[in-house]
Amino acid sequence: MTVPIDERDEAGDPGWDASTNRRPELRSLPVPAIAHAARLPRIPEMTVRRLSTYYRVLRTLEATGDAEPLSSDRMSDLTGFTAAQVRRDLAYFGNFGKRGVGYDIGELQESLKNILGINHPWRIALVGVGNLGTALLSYRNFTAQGFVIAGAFDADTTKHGRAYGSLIIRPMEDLSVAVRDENISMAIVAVPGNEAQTVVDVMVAAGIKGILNFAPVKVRVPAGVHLSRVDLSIEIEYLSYLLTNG
Amino acid sequence: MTVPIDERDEAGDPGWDASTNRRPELRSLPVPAIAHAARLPRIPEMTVRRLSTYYRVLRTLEATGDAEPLSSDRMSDLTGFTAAQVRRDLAYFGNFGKRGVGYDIGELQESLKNILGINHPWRIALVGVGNLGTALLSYRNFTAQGFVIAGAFDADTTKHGRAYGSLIIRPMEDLSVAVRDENISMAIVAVPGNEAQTVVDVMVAAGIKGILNFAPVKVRVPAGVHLSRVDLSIEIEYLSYLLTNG
DNA sequence: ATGTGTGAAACTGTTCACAGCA
DNA sequence: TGCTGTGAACAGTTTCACACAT
Repeated sequence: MTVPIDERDEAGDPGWDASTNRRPELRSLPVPAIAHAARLPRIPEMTVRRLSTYYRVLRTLEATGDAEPLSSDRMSDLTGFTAAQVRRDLAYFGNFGKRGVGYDIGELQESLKNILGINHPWRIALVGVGNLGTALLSYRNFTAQGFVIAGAFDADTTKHGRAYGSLIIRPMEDLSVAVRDENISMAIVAVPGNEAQTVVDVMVAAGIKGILNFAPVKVRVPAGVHLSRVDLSIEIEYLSYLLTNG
Repeated sequence: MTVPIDERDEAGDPGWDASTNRRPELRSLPVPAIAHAARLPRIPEMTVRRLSTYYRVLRTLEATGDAEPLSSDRMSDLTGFTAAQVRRDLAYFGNFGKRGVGYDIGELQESLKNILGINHPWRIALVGVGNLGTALLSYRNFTAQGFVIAGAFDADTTKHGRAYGSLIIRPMEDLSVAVRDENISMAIVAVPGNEAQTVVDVMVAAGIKGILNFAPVKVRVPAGVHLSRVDLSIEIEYLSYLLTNG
């Protein structure tokens, strides 16, 4: 049987990508429902991923009170992407720049925030409070960007009730109710590979629509549920390949 | 100034970052110097990343004593990549399959091991023993695939001497000597963004040729040094985008 | 004079479909 | 017959280069 697309979601999957990205089986996305653009082109996945980087650079620039305006050339220097790429990426979503001038840092930042959907906090459930899960609980960059781990769950009964900061580890059985009552819409899978599919099934049943999977296995989700994957082994093995066949 | 490639290495970068990307600014790679192939095509980065997945699937199949031989269709089911992709990916490196039959699990596994350069253990230096770094110290999948964290370093003097398993956290000043004397050839950056470039510079000076960067910033390395990046913020913001513009 | 936005070209990766070998 | 390996078609992404707005 030939599977034309993988099980990431109804579209394609990176894995890294990573990726990993790529990394990805590159695939385009439906046009976003944002105010700016009455455009209808399909947005390349890599464009969206680069948007995150642009946004972070803008935040840094604003924090350092750096010079306005920002040209695509300057952004190229700051990100390593080409200036043409910067302009093309942004132009997918609207005409944010002024010809002969550049982009307004504050304005562009605001636009990217809306495009990326990070103009409001996201509440996240974390499942699997092992080594990696614990690290994620205190990962500062999540909170800095408006992502809040609002619940921590684990199948291991000996961990239940244990507190990390203001979070208390709860049994898996509580996930569904928590999602409903605590406005949780994303989830992170940080369990061993052999438990990942089971955990994902529970998440999907609970109504989670976006899942970030750290387990080194492919998991299946129904259409309409989005799945991203971070696979550390792929990253390090890719380095191994580069070093071996340099 | 227009930068045609980013600062990942002399070729391109995912970033998956991920890679995004990976994920990536897709770019091809020089052909690997492996025994099998007298081929000379450029190998797509995503092909190499998929190789890791194939390899893991093969390990699992062998462990469960699963049926020989393995067809590209079966591999497609197990990985989510298309059968054509599987065949094309493997064919870059040699003729591993038998027509009308499929691939020998043990043989293919061995070949992939050689291609990926994981036929021998890699010794890795970890810099930054914070939350993420600590989690990586006990990340089982690294050791399972033959990657050994052989040294842990941190700039924080209060952490020096602390032990994690058999590892003792050492000051940054010891990195260079450790790399030379302890056969370390890869390094992981798990420090905050503002320290990342400094740490990378030290690694490069010490002779490290492959770096996995978890800090959410672009860092520069000279040509000949390979750099991969895992950016959790990009991953989760990509999910946010998908959920917002579904 | 400067830097954006964008057609068009170039490039890279994926899919199709089938010849050919076991 | 079954399944690989691959040329050729296709699709998606990046780069070029320049018209146009400021």
